[in-house]
Parts: sequence; C-alpha cells; structure tokens
Amino acid sequence: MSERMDQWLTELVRLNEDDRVTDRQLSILRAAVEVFAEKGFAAASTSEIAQRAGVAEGTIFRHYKTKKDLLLSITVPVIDEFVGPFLLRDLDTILTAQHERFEDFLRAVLFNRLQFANKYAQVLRILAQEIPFHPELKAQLKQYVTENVLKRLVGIIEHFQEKGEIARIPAPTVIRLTVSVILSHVVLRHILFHDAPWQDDEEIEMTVRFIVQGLRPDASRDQK
Amino acid sequence: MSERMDQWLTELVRLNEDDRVTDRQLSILRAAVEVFAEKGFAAASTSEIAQRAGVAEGTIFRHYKTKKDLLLSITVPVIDEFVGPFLLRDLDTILTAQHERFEDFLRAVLFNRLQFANKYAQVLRILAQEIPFHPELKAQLKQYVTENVLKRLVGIIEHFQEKGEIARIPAPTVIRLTVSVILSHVVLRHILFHDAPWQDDEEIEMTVRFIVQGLRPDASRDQK
Amino acid sequence: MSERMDQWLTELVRLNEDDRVTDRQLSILRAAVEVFAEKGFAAASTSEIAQRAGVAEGTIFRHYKTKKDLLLSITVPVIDEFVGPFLLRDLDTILTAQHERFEDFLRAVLFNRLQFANKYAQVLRILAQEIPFHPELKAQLKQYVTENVLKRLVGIIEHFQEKGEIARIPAPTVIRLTVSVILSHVVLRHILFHDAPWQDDEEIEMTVRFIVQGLRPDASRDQK
Amino acid sequence: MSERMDQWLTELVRLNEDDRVTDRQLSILRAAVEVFAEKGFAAASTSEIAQRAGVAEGTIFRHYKTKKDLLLSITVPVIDEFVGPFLLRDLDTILTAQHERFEDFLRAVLFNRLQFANKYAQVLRILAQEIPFHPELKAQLKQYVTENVLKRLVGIIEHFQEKGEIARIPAPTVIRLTVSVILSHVVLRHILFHDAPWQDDEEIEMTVRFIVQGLRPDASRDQK
DNA sequence: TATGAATGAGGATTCATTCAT
DNA sequence: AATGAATGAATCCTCATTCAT
Repeated sequence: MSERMDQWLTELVRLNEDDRVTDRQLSILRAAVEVFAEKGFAAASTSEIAQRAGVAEGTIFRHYKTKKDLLLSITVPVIDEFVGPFLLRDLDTILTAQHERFEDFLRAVLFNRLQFANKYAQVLRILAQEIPFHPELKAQLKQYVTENVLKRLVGIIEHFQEKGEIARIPAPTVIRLTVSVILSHVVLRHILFHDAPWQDDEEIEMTVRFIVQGLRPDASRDQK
Repeated sequence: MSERMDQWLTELVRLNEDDRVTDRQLSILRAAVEVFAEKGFAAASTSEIAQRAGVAEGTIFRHYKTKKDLLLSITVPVIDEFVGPFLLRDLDTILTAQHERFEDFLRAVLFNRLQFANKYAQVLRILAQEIPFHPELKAQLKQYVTENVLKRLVGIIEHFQEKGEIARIPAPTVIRLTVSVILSHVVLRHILFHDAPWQDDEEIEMTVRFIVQGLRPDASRDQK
Repeated sequence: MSERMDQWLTELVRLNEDDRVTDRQLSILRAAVEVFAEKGFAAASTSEIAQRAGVAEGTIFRHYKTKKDLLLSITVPVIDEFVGPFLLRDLDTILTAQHERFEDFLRAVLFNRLQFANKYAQVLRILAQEIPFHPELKAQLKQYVTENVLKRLVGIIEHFQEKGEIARIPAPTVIRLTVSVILSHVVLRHILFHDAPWQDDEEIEMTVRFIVQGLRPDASRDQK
Repeated sequence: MSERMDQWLTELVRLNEDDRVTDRQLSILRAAVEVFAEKGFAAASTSEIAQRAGVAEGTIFRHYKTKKDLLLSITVPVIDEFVGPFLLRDLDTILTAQHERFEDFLRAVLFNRLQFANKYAQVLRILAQEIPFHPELKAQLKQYVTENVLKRLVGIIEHFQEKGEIARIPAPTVIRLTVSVILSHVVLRHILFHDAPWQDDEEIEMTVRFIVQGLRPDASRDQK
C-alpha cells in the first residue's frame, strides 16, 4: 500500500505545488496522512508525524508553515480531484454517447467513484472528519459541487427524463436519491467492508438496478 | 431549544446513571454537548466547558473522572436510544400489524428516525465524529446493531418478501439499500438542510416510493 | 534588598490589580523583574522565571496570560508612579509655598527623583530597555508626560521667571536643560555608581547650583 | 540614507577587518543594522536579516561565526570611532589653540557629537540597547573612556579652570555635568526630535551658554 | 460537595547553526 | 564561496487532572 500511496501522493502534491516533491516531503505527507487518519487532526501531534516520517520536527515546518497548512496540502487537492476528473473525463463521454442508457451511466459513475475512493480512501476519511471544523474546506467543496457537479447532473437527469428512463420528479430529488445510494455504496464498501468479503460485481449490479427501478416512471406515478 | 435539550439530557443521563441528575451535572452536560459539537472532542477544552456551564474546572472532574468519561456519558446513552426504542416500541407494533404494507412500514421508520435525529441532532453529530477514534463506542454500536437491529430487520424483510412486496434479493443487500436511503434522507434533512427550505412531506413520500419501487419484484428481474 | 523589593512590588501590583497579591504572584513578579533586568525581555525565558520563582511554568500563565502581560504588569504601574505622586504630592506643596526659591524646588525634585529611582531601580532599567519595542508603553509614557508633567512644569518655570530667578528663555528649553541634568544625575547615581563611592549631598548641591546658575538671568543675556 | 549608510558601513568594517568588504558583507551588515535597530538583538532573527540582505541564511554564518559576532562587528567599530577620532582629531586642535575660550570648545564638541550621532544614529541605538547585556562591550567602552577620554578631559577642564573660566569644583563633577548636558542634547535631538522641528543653532547656543554659565566661577561660590 | 490554584507533560512553532551540494 | 535544506534544542503557551481549602 505504501507504494500505491506514494504514487498518488506525488500526483496530488504536484497538482498545486507546481513541480518538485522531494522524498522528504513525500515521507512527511505520508506520515501526516497516516497519523491524521488514525487520530484525527486535532489529536495528531506534529512530533509523531515527524517521528514516523523519520524527519526532525523542524523539517515539517520548513515545508508547511503550520500544522493546518499540512492538512490543507493533503485535503485540498483531493477536493479538486474529487470533482474535476469525474466530470470532465467520464461524464462528458457518457453524455455524448447518446445511445447509452441511464443504467450504463450509473454503472460507470459507481465504478468510477469506487476506484476514486479506493485510491484516496485515507484522505477521504480525513476530509470527512475535518470538513465540519474548517470553513474554508467546507466552502471550497460547496463551491465545487454547486458550480460544477450540480449543473451537469441536472442536465443529465433531464436528458434521461426526456428519454423516458427517469420519472418526472424534481431533479434535485433525483440527485439526492441517486447520490445517496451511490455514496452509501462507496462508503460501505471502503469503510465498513474494506477488508471484509463483499461481492463487488453483484452488489454493484444490485445497486444500479435499485436506482434504475426506483426512479423508473411507472403507471401509478405518471397518472398523478 | 435549550429547554428541549434539557429534557432529553435528563432522560439520557437517567438511563445509565441510575437516578439523580443534579442541575450542575445537567449544565455541565449541556455545555459539553455544545463545545464538543462546535470544536470536536479533541479540540474542546474542559476549561471552556466549565466556563460555559458556569462551574469550576474541578467540578467537572468530580462528576466525570476524565474528559473521555464526559464524552461517553453523552454518547453511550444515545447509542442505546438509537437502537432500543426504535425496535421495541415502533417496529414490533408494525410487525404485529400484519396487514400493513412495506410502504407503511418505511414511512413509519423514516418518520421515527427523522424525529430521533431532530431530538438528538447535536449528540449524533458528536457520535459520528468520534466513533472512528473510540473503539469502545464503535464496538458498542456494532454489537447493538448486529444483535438487535439486523436480526429483526432480516425478519421484517423476509416477511415482506413472502408477501411479494420485496424482490428476492439477499436480505443484507435489501437492508443496505434501504438503510442507505433512509439514513441519507435523515442526514441531509438535519445536517445540510437544517435551516433551509425542504418540503418534508413530499420528500418523505418520494423517498418511500423510491425504495418501494426500487425493491419491488419486477418481471425482468424475476425471470433471471 | 529582597524585602524592600517585596514591599514595593506589593504596592505596585495592588495599584492596578485591585486587591490581593498572593505570595506566589509576588515570587513570580520578583523573579520576572530579576530575569528581565538581567537578560532583557526578549532573551528572558518564562521557564527560567518559573524556576527562580520556585513555581511551575504553567503557574505563570495562570496569573499572566502572556509573557508580555507579565512585563506590562511590572512596568505599567511604574509609569503611573513615575508621574503621579511626583506631581500631586510634592510639586503642589512647592508651588503653593510661594516664598521658596527655585533652588529649593530643584533640591526637592532631585531628592524625590533619587529616592524614586532608588526604590524602582530594576524596573526602571527594564522600562528603559523595553520602551523602544513596545508602542503601548511608549504611548502611555508620552501621554502622561505631555498631559501632566509638561503643563505643570511650564507653570513652575514661568513662576520663577516672573520672580526673576530664571532667565527669559523659552520654557521648553529650560525644561530640557533642567530635566537633562536631573535625569543624568539620577541615572549616573543609580546605574553607573550604584555600588561605587559617591558623595551624595555634595553632588546634589553641585548639581543644583549648576542648574540655578546656568539658568540665572545675567547682564549680558538680558541686554540682548 | 541608504547610500550614506553604505559609506560609513564600509568605513566601519574596514577598520577592524583589515581590508576587503564585499558587497555581500555590506548588504548583510546593512540588513543587520536595520533589524537589530527595529527589534533588538535578541528578538532579531538571522533569517530575517538574510532575507533583507537578499542572501541565503548560511551565507551570514560564513562571514560571521555567530549571530553575536555579527552584532560585535557592527558595534565594536563604533565604540572605537566614538572615542578615537573625537579626541585625536578635534580635541587636540582645540587644546593647542590656547587662545580659545571654554565656550568655543563646548560649541565645537557639541557640534562634533551631533554630527557623529547623525551619522551613526542607528548603530548607537543598538549599542545603547545591547551594552547592558554584553560585558565585553561594556568593558571595551569603559576602557576606552577611562583610558582616553577622561584623562584628556581632566586636562582640558584644568586648563580652563586655570584660565578662570570654570569654577574650582572637582573635575569629575565638571565632566559629569557637562557631558550630561551635551549627551542629553544629542540624544534628544536625534532620538526624540529626529523628525520634529528643532531650531538647531538656537538650541546649541542655549545649551552652550547654560553650561558655561553654570560652571562659571561666581562671587558667592568662590568665597566659600 | 465545590472550588480554583497549581501542576507539568506535551503542544506547535521558531531559530541559530551545520553541512552536503 | 554560496546555498538552503535539515536539525533539534528551546520557546511560549495550553490543558487535563489533582488537591488543599
């Protein structure tokens, strides 16, 4: 796991610190992620981070002015990543592929989110923990979601409503229900069952069907 | 809200501290809930709690041996409450009322959980925050859930499967999907929209229909 | 010296902290004065102060929120004392005793200031050291001096000019010269010669005569 | 001022570092003087000095083994300059010009000191701040003063006492009074009024007359 | 029982200095 | 010669907990 982590850490940090990430920085970040995830930000001590990183405590502060800066340098890029690629890469292709069914769209999204969570599991946990206490983080996430995600999702929903695959209930509610199920699926898979048995393919299939069927227009509803 | 809070705090503490809850204890608990919710357990200081409670620092430690004890005296009873009444009071009546449909059952549960969350919003937030860092809490919740909730839920699910209202997919999956949607509904309602406009009745209806329809046996699925 | 110090420290702190000064506070203040005087504020460490005071480091911060607060609690009362009694008690009596000569006035002031400096030598040293780096201190001293001291001094000077004992040169210049000599006398006596031989009475006499004669109207000057 | 400063800094450093002063050294010294003057030696950080000098932190320590060395390389030459040229250049000429009056001597000295203070204002401030905490500095200044200044001044005083321009009071006292007034004049001029209105010529004249008259033999004193 | 002063370990952060490049 | 990353001791300060009153 250490190797896989280094990989995405490197990616992550390169994103906003334009350029070089030294080995030392990487080991600091790795240790920070570990300790933050284990104890929570407030209960994590810079001295423990330094120790685990095999680095003097002062070294941390040469690279990150404060403990909070260290937190942000880990979490902020994940917020970007959370939204960015999701929409740009995957969804656009889905949208342009007009022939696809809602079902295929859902499968793609769920698969994509599961991979994302798998990659960033630890940082996502930290992010979820800390967001309530750091207004900047909250604000940034909110902005991303409202500016990028929501608008596009509404478009997609309406697209499938016109195709008759989704009932004509308000888009926000459709989003709420769909996201709830997908998010819960991902959280359960990676947080509760991250080392337990879990039939991925089957569960994915059932989740997708549940949503599709739950949102399908039906006689009784449409007549209303 | 302060009054309502005092009420449930009194209830809560009585549950496991057999009997007397002095005014002082109550104000300490109230202050603790406030501060823990605002800053998180680790970042909350006992001195601030004492100050808000209008009590000397030492007084807290006369009633609660450690800061963690204070946390547990707030969260543990909520875990009990979370599970206990839910099952004993409401569900049994539902189960015995054999004529009820799955839909009615869901509506009842969702309504019940919304009220529960409304009552204990702050403590639930604390609980959600702290559970990852306190194995005892996690263990206790897990025990309760597996021992009481799951078994009963399986029974209920099978009951409705026999009645043909739920498709014949594995009970755990049914539970996962149902709970996901209900929990998400509750969380959204009380955390994200706790002071925003939200059409309670309509959203409840749509959530219920979504689940019912999502789980309904249908031709295509059954043929497989 | 320790006893004498305790005495004035007690006085000093009572002045602005209305009421009780515990033994512990006193030993903290005594240690702080010592260490600040020896090493300067910036180079003094709270841990050394605590050690010398025979007190845990945390105890200091129970009584004084910050290291700077500790400094201010020592220096601010001295600024008040520096000006207050000087004017109210002594000078008024001098002014009302219309028959006194400028010479007697000077002798009284010089004597008074020497005693003041003797009492507060260490704190005055700290004050002199730190004033350039703490704008609040500078501002407070300036305000006191301009509001209280200068106005009164101008009155006194003019009084003696009318009596013909001081030449008709601008009052500010008279003040500058007089204060220079008195202050220098005091500083030399208590800073450079604080443990060296120094004939107090004779030097006082010579300082007084020097000023009196230096400011006396003389034929050549008046004709101009 | 930057240019003027460079000039004297160059002079200053050449004096004791026999020869080469690179541009880098100069900018380090300039930055050091600035920061020491602003914050005091103890509160000044080498990193800020390096930053202001546009130089890497390590570079400072290549030229000056420790932070204190940097301080000494700034202050020590000023002590030399303070005493040395003052006596050698100016006073000797005054002494040999036997016809001059005490008044002219004072005027020359005061003028010279004002210029000196103007040139070295910042470093003198640093010196005054730091002398109490650095015994070597104190010792060096004391040695210079007693060895060079005092002896010569006594000679000069006696010279004017023989000419009947100064009363027959002990030379140390004459020096004390004279130096007090001159030093105070200089300090006031350059520290308190360094950017305020101040009639230089007139104030100089009044200071000189004050001293001359204050020390003049008079009937009453001589009869004693 | 309640207080709040006292504790001292531990917190984040700064800083003069070193040293490999 | 110059750099600047790395160090780790030392800094001010906070905090949960204790205990005499």
